[in-house]
Amino acid sequence: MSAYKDKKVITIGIVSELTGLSERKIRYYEERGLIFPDRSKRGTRKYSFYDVEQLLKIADKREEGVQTNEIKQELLNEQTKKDIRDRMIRGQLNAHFKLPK
Amino acid sequence: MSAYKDKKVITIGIVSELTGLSERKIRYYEERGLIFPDRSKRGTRKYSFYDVEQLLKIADKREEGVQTNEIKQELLNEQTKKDIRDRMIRGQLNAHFKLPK
DNA sequence: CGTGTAAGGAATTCTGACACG
DNA sequence: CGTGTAAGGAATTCTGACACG
Repeated sequence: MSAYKDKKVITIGIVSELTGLSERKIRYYEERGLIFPDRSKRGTRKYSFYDVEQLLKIADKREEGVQTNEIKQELLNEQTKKDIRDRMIRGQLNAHFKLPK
Repeated sequence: MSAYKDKKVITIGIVSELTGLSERKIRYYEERGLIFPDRSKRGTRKYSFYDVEQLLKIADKREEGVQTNEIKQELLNEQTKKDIRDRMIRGQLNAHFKLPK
């Protein structure tokens, strides 16, 4: 929705400040496939506000003792639900407007 | 309006990429009072998406040959107009709801 | 006036590894 | 498994200055 939210422009140091998580943790969650920062030309990680929010969720789950593996699944499930919602809405629109092809 | 837009989280290197302006120019426009980045603990500049948009406007004006001095005035005028609009709206609301003191 | 550049230092980020458990 | 830390290098950012004009 918001263009700003998804733009990957925040460096890891600032993400660390925003989330209260150590850089080590942030890098580890990436290694485990929970978040997907972009890389600048010379390889420094760049995060979006969306990523920051995901990290906050992850931090909550971790505090509850949930393992990264399970958190990954939960995040994937959320995404799947959203994808399905999107597809249904698109289907409705297509049916309504009877787009050619 | 958008919380993301005004959060100062972008480092100068990324602002440079986003705007196409050299870091030198970006620092100079700050020196001239056209933009106001925050500073991290150890002094590195942090910009918001709003700042990035201001810089884009400034770049356009500069290409037209407008001096930083005049651009500063124009930006101040814009801000003044917005402030007045805000105050009028607030005045209307206050009159309407007759808030006590 | 506005911008480039070289200069030196300080802070940031990166990766791979060892540690503990 | 998840996270801390020391290690060394590479890239970033900062300031004040000189240059041109």
